[in-house]
Amino acid sequence: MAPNSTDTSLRPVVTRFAPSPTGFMHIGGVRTALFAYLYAKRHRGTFILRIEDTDKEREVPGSIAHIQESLAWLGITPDFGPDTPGPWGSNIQSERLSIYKRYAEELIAKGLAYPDPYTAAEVEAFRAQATAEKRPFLIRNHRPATFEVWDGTKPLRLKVPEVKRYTWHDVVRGELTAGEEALDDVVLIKADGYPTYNFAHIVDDHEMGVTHIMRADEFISSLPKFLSIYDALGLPYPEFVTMPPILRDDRSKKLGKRDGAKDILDYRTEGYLPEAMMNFLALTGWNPGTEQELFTHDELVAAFDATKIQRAGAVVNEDKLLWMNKYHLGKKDEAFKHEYVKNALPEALRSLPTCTEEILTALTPVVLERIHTKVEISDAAREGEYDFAFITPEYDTALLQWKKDPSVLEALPRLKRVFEILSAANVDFSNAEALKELLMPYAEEVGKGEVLWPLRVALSGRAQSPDPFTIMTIIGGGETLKRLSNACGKIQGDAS
RNA sequence: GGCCCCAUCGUCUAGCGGCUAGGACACAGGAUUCUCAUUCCUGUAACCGGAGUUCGAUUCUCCGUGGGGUCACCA
Repeated sequence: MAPNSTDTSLRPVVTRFAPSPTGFMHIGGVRTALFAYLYAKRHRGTFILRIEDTDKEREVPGSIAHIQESLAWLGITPDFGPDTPGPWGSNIQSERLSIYKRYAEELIAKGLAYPDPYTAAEVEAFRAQATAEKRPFLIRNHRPATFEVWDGTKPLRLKVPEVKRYTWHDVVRGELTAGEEALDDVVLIKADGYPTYNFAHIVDDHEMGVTHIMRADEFISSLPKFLSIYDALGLPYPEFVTMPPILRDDRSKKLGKRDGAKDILDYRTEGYLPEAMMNFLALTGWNPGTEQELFTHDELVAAFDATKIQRAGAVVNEDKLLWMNKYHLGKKDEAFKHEYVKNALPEALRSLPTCTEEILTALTPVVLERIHTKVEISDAAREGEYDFAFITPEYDTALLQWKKDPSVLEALPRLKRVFEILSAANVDFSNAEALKELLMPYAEEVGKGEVLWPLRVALSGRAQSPDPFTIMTIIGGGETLKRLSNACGKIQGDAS
């Protein structure tokens, strides 16, 4: 452990997720939020959502609400956030400028911060020269001999307190280290008066009592700069928990918005359940140390161990996400499933007078058995897969012919017989088992395929469909007999 | 280019000196089944390379290779 590190094990855990409001959140950002949340909840601690809006150029209106909605959808509930200030005040950085200024002035008083005497063009010239000479650019090599008084119009820079090799501890990566090249006189307060990320996040994390910082591995190389700021301010280090990257499918680089990374809320639109998303995200870059793969929210909270976070980058396994969604869909109650299926059906089907709540209830399990997401329901519906439930089918009579039969005419007496059996019996058409008991003796006598194939096609109008008994429970007795009668009529019509 | 991080089946991963290298998704085959789907069973498939340490390396060390990140008045 680094010399300046404090033992945070006795303090209540406080974590935060600190996005900048520059648009939507993709799967990578959400996972960072999830891990910070799970860790806090696992230790009965506090989870803060802090908005880092110190770059007014990049800010996208509406982002804060969008971020909040994304987290709310997943069931990640911050204890403090943009709408719920803490004892430390606002959780929006643009509303905390006086606090950063106070810390900045403290550094100036210590002689550890100074206004940048150079114009942007001059700094750029230094940089260009360094690049041309193929050596790293360090502004600290151009540090003025004496510091001007800071009037707030120039960027305020840190005077690195001690140029040295830093070694620090990371919960995931263990001991990390970086040379002096990683240290520089970074900007603390920009010329526009806003603090930089480098400075603001350190001040805020301290003010808010943050004990563990979860963030992406792209920040590893900046850690020495951060540590030098902690040192300059005389602040203890928190625990660092570095997240592995989520990579593009081709592993060429980190997943980013430019590479078509989806808004997490797009998954909601496609019919993914938040339970499935959370479960899947948790297992991308983390494992419980057991072979359990299916988790509820509470199980994840109970199982989460930050030391099991992965070091290597991961690619999103979309197929597994689909599989998980099907699983979690199966766990939902009947009312939810009913609405889920109903909402996924195209308007063309939903507006039919036959699209009753009773039929939908009977159809729902049949649909859910065959799909992973809402979009698959819509696609299948457009292909006509569920038409049998609502519409008396139209089809070519040739489809009624069982593969072993020489002619479709063979099916005629069998369908008639089935019609007779169903008409004569006083069977409950909502009971698939009863229907099966009633018809199977005849089917087994003649041959299952010989009877069931034409029966099923007569009812569904399709070569592939649920079994005939299930279809009968969905469409009811009247419609069943009507379709059988139709089929018989068509065969006879074709024959004459 | 400097600095830093990473490396087990196609993908997500287990492994923390000795295992027939395990699980999941996907894929293939089979069973159930009139068809589709579900369910169940089985199978194909991985330790980046080279040295070193050791009786013994997927595991520890070093050197490569490959990939990624970072060098902003962005976060």
